[in-house]
Amino acid sequence: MDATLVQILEACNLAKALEAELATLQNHPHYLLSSCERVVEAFHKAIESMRSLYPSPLAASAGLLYGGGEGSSRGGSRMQEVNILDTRALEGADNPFFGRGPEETTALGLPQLGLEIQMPGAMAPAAAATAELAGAPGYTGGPQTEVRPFRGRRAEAEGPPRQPRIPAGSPRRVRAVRTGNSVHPPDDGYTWRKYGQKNILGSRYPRSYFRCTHRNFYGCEAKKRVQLLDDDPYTYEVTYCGTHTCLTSTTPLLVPPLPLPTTIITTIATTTTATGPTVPFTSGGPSMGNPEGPTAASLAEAMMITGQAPPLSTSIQLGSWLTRGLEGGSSHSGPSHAQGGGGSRDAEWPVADLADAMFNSGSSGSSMDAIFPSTRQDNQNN
DNA sequence: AGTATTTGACCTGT
DNA sequence: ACAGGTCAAATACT
Repeated sequence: MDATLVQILEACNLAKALEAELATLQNHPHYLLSSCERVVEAFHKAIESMRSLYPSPLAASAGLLYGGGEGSSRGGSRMQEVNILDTRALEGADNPFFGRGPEETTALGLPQLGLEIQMPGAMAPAAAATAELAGAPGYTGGPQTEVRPFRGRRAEAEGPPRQPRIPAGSPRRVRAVRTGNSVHPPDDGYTWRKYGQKNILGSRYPRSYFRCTHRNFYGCEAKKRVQLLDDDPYTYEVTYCGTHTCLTSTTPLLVPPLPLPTTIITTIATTTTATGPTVPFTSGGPSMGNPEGPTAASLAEAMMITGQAPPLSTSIQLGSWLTRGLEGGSSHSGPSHAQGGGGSRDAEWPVADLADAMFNSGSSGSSMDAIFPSTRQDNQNN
């Protein structure tokens, strides 16, 4: 473990150095790129080290929980329980990776300048990503290639007026991940349900629309849009709209609202090892179709890439010792920070969050209603 | 049976 | 009128 810590600290130092030089190097993209690559490589070594120490316990447990589901994009209800729980496991006052909005800084306090880090040996997932987003053949979760009769909605002359649209944020960038043949943005700790897809004028790739899975039960109006960039099929643009109001039924808000509106651009990440590309961390949303559980390696990868702690319970262990090494590093704003509202609950969150994860899973609407009828917001207008 | 995704229609802002 | 955003029936999947 000491070697791992040393490796992580080295990576952090590299990142700090890069941060310090950003202002002067912003006009030297090649140097910036190489610096970024050094940071990534250092973290990657740490990942490999952690992987050997933590042989992906979540992946194993996830396999049990998820019951396989290879290639399926469905069955997200059970997965999201894990995601919610694990997301909370990562936050807290001692977790340096929570505490700042992804739109403000990277994991190490680096300002997000739109840097795109290409991992060495990255395969070309553009086709798969495009196919997935577009629902083209090859998208494992997408049926419906044949022409079918009308499926849209008929005229709805009467009915409640729509809610006003939530303004979107400005574009931002984070890493994407590749799982097998599919490419998707990294998990942001929330569970999303896809509700639409549109071809956007002037864009090669369609834009997908997601809303919070808990919308129907907690009136959570958080939404996000996901779209591949035209000029870089390795990069996703993720735009967040609205605030998460879910996860508040039985305990205080554990996953604070995303600083919104926010747009994140996600770059496809591929790690390479002696055994070939490895599986990045899970995309939690059922729409993302990741049948595999997250790994300790992907945890660190996600941290360094997105600046957001991924929803992994391994962080229960990793969080404290990572923090020790990072003490004195980049600042974060404490309990009132955007992503770490649960700081005062450090001692009790595992049990409380387990319950909350169970009851907030949204896996069964009817049962949720029966259990917590009073907690359900009388929402939905439609 | 329950839930998620797909996708054409419809709504809304410009 | 147009483009983007949303709805909701049909469908797929577990």
